[in-house]
Amino acid sequence: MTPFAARVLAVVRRIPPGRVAAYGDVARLAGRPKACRAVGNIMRDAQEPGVPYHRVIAAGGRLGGYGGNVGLKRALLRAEGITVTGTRVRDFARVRWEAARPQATGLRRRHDRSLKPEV
DNA sequence: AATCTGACTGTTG
DNA sequence: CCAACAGCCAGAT
Repeated sequence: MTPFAARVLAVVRRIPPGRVAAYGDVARLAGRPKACRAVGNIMRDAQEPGVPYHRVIAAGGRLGGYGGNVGLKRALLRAEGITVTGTRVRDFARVRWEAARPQATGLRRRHDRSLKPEV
């Protein structure tokens, strides 16, 4: 377990049920804004139990991968109330984890940095 | 130290 | 929407 990997897992663990985060989001929260690709590698190799890896998706609400079992990823997300159409998460902007956004009503201005989760 | 890999991303055509 | 590219980065060889 490398230091960066540990930070990444710590971030992923904080994603609440019913919410998702993009690889890039996780990278940013873990302190390496451009390490989205590295995050993917870590997700793939990680073995830690109790980590909601399925809540980490690709940019734009695309599903991304899941160790070759995207079907399971989709099922897990749906089980949390997230609607997945094909390989896309519907209303990505609303279920995207920008913690502390009180309720994802979509009525707030996007790109609000004051309510981001702590890093 | 050099290379290779890919659960990625953004741009371009 | 899709494919091709280029950029990027931690980790494994």
